[in-house]
Amino acid sequence: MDTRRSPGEAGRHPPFGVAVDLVVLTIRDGALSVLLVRRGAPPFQGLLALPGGFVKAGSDADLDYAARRELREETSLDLPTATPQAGPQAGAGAVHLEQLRAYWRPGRDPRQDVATVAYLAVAPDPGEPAAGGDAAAVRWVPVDDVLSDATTLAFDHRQIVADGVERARQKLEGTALAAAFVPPEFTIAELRQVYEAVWGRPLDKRNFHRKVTGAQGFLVSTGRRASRGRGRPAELFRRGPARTLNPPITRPDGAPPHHPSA
Amino acid sequence: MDTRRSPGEAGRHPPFGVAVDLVVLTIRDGALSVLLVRRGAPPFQGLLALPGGFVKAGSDADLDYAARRELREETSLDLPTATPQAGPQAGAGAVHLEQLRAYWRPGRDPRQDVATVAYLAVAPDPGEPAAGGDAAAVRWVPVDDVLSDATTLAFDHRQIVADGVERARQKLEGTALAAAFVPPEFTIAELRQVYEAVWGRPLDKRNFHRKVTGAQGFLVSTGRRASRGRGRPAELFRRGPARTLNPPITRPDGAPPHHPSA
DNA sequence: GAAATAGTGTCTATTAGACAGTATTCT
DNA sequence: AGAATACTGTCTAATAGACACTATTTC
Repeated sequence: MDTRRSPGEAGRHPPFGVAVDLVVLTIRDGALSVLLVRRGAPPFQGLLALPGGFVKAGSDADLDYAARRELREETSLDLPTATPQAGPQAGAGAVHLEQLRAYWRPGRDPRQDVATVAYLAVAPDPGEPAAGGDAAAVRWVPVDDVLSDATTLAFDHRQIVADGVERARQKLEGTALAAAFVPPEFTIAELRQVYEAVWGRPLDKRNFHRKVTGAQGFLVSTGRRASRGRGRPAELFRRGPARTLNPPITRPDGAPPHHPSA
Repeated sequence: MDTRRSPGEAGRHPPFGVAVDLVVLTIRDGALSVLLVRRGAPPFQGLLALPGGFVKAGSDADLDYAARRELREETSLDLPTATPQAGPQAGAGAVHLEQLRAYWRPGRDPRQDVATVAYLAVAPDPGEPAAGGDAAAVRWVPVDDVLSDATTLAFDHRQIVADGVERARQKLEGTALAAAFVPPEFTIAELRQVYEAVWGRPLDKRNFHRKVTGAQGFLVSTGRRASRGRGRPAELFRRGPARTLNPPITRPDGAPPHHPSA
């Protein structure tokens, strides 16, 4: 993992703390939203921040493990997680979790230098999240409120959210990530609402239907139908084995409709 | 950057070392190659490894800065670096540098836990690299030799190389990354050789020409022509302002031709 | 029957891939 | 002239986007 090579160089380096921070995304009331926690201690006490915590060298098996642990401890989303390394069929209904990137800048914390490894998590709308272990108050906030500066976050967490949202937007095109936003069984309309919420623009129902059913291995029919609401019941699908979409679901070009910040 | 929130939690965490490792790619003799250094000290003494070193909390401005510093110190590629955040015109001839991801696993190093942040760098073929500061021996190795286990690397560096190559392969499609492999002025044939080397398969000259010249802002004609070799001199281009390719240069599907490991 | 939602079909302009010919330079 | 490389053009099958209709359920 490291590359020290000068004999005298080893062992004497300024210590860092290594943390993981989670950008947990879901769709609530049609809006792409991120899970935030209220900080109970300095620095940035009282501000909203991403859930996360320090990597435990003694007990964490790797960074992915630490992220999964924090996800479990700070949120109630301890569903089986499907990492990109997991098997092709493991994704149905599981929380998607993948590393975003690392962040560090000196002097961030007066007591210690802390490098943070950010993770992107995607989960179906869980209703109201029950506040877990040391998370005093967790809440879902629409990402537009965060990115438009209507909500102030601690540290560089606004940038991290922006990076996570951008990653999600890109991966909707070429991967089956959208299936992580919906329950194990879902309709094509629900899947389309995911794309519309994440991309921030409406999609044509008919072309969308053609594309997602045409993408090899993306959807698997259950034969059953959804019995909710009025209108003709929609067919229920499960996520298929494909991790990449071929052909991809292309994003319409042009800027998304601008939301005026309140 | 971090997210500690329990009052008693701050300040008492097992120390980490934070390193940056570089996956420096270029094309030599038509083969996508990675820059490696021979380790002069344990662990893995004598093995090949990625260039890199520890982040210096006192002097490095951020992780990108640390990566740039290591690139300068351990290789002779201290050209002006163009990070993804740099201006649209800054890319011509500069070394491309972007973060790949972070790696950590406990017990990697007997003396200290070290988290590594890997970077992908792309540069034009520099001829023979002059060994810089503390790098005893640097050499270019075809990535096929690394990925096929013909060459053994220290730590998890083989996996990091694999991740870096995969990133490069993907970014050739939708971004102007290919221009970072060639000198500031280049011909379309040279650019095509980049795509062929990275993707490991031949491309049709005519369709390639149509695509790259059709991608808005990718290439800017210099009006001049290359006077090298025989045959009709090719037009010289510079890199244009576009960072993303629209439409993208799509990669032909199907597996690349398999190189039998020697 | 009316309303609401699901699902299928068609038309057309564009594009991607396969392929052949012309142009310009050096020897 | 011949070889080598650069460049331009054509044909066709597949695709994407725009758009309209039929099907099935609830009220």
